[in-house]
Amino acid sequence: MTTDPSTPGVPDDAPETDDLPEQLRIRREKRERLLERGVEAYPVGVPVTHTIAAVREAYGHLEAGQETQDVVGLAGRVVFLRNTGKLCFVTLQDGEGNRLQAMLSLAEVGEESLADFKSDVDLGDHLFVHGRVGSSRRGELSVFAGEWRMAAKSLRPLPVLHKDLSEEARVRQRYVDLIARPAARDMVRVRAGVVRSLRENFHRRGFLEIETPMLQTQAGGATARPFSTHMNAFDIELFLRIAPELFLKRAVVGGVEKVFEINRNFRNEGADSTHSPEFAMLEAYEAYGDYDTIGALTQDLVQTAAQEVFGSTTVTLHDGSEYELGGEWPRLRMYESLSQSLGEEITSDTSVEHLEKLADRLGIDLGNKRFINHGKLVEVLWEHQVGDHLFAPTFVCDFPVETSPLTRDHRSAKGQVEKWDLYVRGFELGTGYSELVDPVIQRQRFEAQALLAAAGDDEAMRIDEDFLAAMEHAMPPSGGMGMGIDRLLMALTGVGVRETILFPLVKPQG
RNA sequence: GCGCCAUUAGCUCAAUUGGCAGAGCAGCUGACUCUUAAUCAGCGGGUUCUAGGUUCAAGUCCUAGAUGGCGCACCA
Repeated sequence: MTTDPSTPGVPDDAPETDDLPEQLRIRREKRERLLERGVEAYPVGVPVTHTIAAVREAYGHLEAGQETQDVVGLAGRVVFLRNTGKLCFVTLQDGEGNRLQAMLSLAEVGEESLADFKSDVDLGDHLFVHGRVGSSRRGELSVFAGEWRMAAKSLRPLPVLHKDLSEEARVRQRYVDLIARPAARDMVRVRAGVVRSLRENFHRRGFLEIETPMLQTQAGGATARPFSTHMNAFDIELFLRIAPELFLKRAVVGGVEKVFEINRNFRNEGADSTHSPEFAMLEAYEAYGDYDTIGALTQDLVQTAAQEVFGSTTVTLHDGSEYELGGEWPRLRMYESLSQSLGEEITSDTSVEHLEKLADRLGIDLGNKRFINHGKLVEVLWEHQVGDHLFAPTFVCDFPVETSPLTRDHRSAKGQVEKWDLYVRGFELGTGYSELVDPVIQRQRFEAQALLAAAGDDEAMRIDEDFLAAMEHAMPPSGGMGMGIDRLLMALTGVGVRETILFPLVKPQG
């Protein structure tokens, strides 16, 4: 991209078209020509009788050279154009990528209309054709057009359709990417299918979908830096939410006992191939469940989505490899697997000093990790020793208490909490808890976080009095889970996060 | 945030040691009634990301910046 993407090479106030790149100027002139002939470049509508897909479905069986007397009107975007003297071929494409050829012969459309077609129709235009359905001598299903009309004139050239757009162009001009690249079109539909599958699965299970605040006076429910903004009417600072958790729990307290939300979270942190500053998140809470029931639910959500969208729990990734999502996903206990890999017993009593020594021996750089404590050290060691090598879907269970302020203490393991992280293809896809519902312990956890915050940890949680008040009205024992929608798409398809998000945030140019 | 690499026509990309900035597709003109990445003949199209600098001469070398990709760090 060498030019302004909003209007490449075109100053907004350009009064003349003389300075435009040649191809833009010529298309504007073609539009003018249409108007001068009294033809609309952007008519209010065209008399479509069939979709491209419907014609393909109904007439796909025609043999080469076979013609019918069935007349159709259809429209699509021009993706191929072959003007051969007195017989012109044009291929139209619909939004799903279905294509159909139209043939315009001198004999059927007449000399003037054919000449206009050749001079005024470009690749990228939306075109309407009306005529009989048949198959060309070469066996290509076609509309033998008696009439054509401009449906919408494109003022910019289409990119080369035989080569993929550069990664940057794909993201900055997704609308072009969608026209040009089948995988881009597929992703939109796969994502819609996955989200629909998740919702329907929840609905079948009697969960209610609710929407909780995006603008919050205090961003809680996760450890992350929030975006902040200002509300003029109250003259207060507000934060974009980093998680819906604390509001969903308020809903459970109030009796919305099986509840979920699929919505956006915002985190003011780095952006890379697995992180986007705004990302779609699923969270669900189930009263009288725990981290085991919610884990089983999560496994079913993912497997059912794969089954419903791809017809199998064995998914084919972007690079052509296959990934197995079926079966029971193994559970790996964090302290156990870490101990096993280190060849020595690590427990919640293992000292910070000893853990630091182990990290040092393994060559792990702790220099940039601030506010280090037992829990963070165990997690860092575990990721290095175990997590980085996980590939098959795995529930990693029973985390240190320090790093999980909203999770209840383990029913049997001291110093641990009932939490799992779901690892798929080596990245964290989701997390689940037996929720902490004891308001007194919850207050203590917040106070510990507040100490970290006071020490300068800007990701630490703050004490949320309104949330605590809600918890003091008693929340039933519950299981809860969260899963990144974008990451679920990554897991199912193998593409990067920017490809799963239709319009990801991109830095402005210049 | 740090490091490495990239940025050239509408799109995708070349350009040797610092020596006239090119190709394919797209576009324009013409030919062609069965093409399908049509073919044939001819012709246009450039702020080589930006701003400085070195040099007789810079797409190429130097400095700074912008955007992108990858790796590391942080994070989900």
